Amino acid sequence: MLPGNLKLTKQRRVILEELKKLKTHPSAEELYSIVRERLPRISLGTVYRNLEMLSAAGVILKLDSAGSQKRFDGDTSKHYHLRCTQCDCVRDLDLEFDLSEVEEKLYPMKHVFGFHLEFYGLCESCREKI
Amino acid sequence: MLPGNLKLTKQRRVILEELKKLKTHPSAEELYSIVRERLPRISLGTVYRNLEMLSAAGVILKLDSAGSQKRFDGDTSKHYHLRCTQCDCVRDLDLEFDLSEVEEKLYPMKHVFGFHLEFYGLCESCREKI
DNA sequence: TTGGTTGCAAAAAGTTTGCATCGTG
DNA sequence: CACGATGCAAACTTTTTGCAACCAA
Repeated sequence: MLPGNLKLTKQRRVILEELKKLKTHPSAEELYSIVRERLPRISLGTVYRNLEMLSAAGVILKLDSAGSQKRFDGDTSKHYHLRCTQCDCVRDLDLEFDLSEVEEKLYPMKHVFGFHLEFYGLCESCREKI
Repeated sequence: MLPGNLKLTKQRRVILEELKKLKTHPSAEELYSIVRERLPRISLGTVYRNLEMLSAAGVILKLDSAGSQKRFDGDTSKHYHLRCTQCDCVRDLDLEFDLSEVEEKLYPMKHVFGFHLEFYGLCESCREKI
């Protein structure tokens, strides 16, 4: 079910369920306020601990992108992100890039494991407001 | 000299000079302790304010990754960065990529302004320690 | 002279941690 | 029943801000 010694507590299950429902790549605080509707007694620390453990285990994605807060993504499949320079939200960006050229130059260097690519611009709702 | 309404105070000048000397992409705290050797009475707030203003004006670069400390680069020419997964330092990465393919797909989308690319792996001193 | 800048200190924002208790496997 | 997980609160790290005095242009 879950990797390692991770137990499936009801807090962990709800955190995972709600994160996977969302397409908004929420911060820990945002997810906390959503999860609290189902588990009013859950603590913010539990949300932080779970997001950290689940991303370390590869079950979810931690977005190490610009901005003041860490964000998390329940979708671990390969896709790109757009960070809105107006409202600071992060949304999926539907683009198909062939980055194999980048990866080919990376492989010979054993000390480089990978890369983060993030696009920036305006999200859909901020575009509509202008 | 400096863009906009930015005045060249001695604090600002020393911050810029020391940042441009360094190839280590220091955090505000690190640069603060370096600048303090020349200006013992400078405050940390001044360093933060200047780094923020200078990067907003495009004079320096802000390397901003959620969760860890912001880092700054006095070199605004086009180059890539490697973030060390061991010690969290950031160093220049000497690589030549042709990312024009990425840029060509970006131009038609008026709501996407650009992208950040950051590599991760082990820095030189962490490689030696293993 | 005047509007941007500084030092100081307090506060904000985001995240981590210690500990007693709880509950999953 | 053992050991991982939780709730709570306090602590911690990094960054921002209010304000009176200061100084570059």
